[in-house]
Amino acid sequence: MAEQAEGFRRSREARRNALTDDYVEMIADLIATDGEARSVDIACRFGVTQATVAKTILRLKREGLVAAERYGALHLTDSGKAKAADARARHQVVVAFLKRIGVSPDIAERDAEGIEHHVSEETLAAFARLSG
Amino acid sequence: MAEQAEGFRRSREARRNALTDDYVEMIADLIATDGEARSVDIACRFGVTQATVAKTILRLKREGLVAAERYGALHLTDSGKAKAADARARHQVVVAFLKRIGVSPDIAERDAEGIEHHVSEETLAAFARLSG
DNA sequence: TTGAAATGTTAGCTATGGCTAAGTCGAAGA
DNA sequence: TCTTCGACTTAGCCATAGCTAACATTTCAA
Repeated sequence: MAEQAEGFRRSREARRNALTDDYVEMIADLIATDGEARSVDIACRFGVTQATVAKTILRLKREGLVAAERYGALHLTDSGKAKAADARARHQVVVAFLKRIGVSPDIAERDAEGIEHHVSEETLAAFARLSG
Repeated sequence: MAEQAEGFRRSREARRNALTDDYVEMIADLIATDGEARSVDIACRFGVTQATVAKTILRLKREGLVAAERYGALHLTDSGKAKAADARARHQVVVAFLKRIGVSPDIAERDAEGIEHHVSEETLAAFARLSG
């Protein structure tokens, strides 16, 4: 049953990475729309406190995805940008696919938020192929 | 942006419940195939230590999903059984759908493991409808 | 029947991700 | 200029989910 354990290991891994992906995606989005990413906006959009955001940002800095000076706006490093772009692409493929099979736009958006972190390349390719 | 925060809140909730669903599903599966569910088998199949399983089982007992005597096999309460049945049904719908759109069986199985916890009723219905 | 192996439990460590409360900084208005 | 208010940080709490190590119990075979 080592292969089954491997499947669950992957699933746990995906769960761990989901928040990281959400953060870099959010930061990229804020920079694109507002010109800069501030902790307070991230906290507001995620529905958590600024303290929680601060703690997570510390981890992302440690992992080399985010850079910022004290009290300054947040920036993505190159690897952070790459991760954000990848996350965004996956997200859009999943949303497009769900809409294509008849899921209503808001539900598609919401479900994609969870699903995008768990689709393999193969499944993502199938989604992309079938949405046009 | 309260609605966006709500989406993320749901996603966090799903992440929290994913492990619970995995456990009850696994316990039901072990009972169905082996006649009983033992911690050691759960640990092996999930690829974690027995100590980790013990701790999670404590939580599931607290939540009224699992029952067991000390050193005895694990049982599901009625609500545990209901949860397991629901999880299993979702799982099968997702797997069938993924296979249907051309994803290979083992990848379908693996991706479903992550995806099943994040599909809304609406999306699940679309999956079911499209797999025949 | 008894002792070793398998299984289960417990204690205690780490890291994460929530929270509140309190303190620090910076920018904008009186 | 100075003060105040919004934004950021830090400390410290809780629960979860992993781990190892040590201990308890059960089971099975010699």
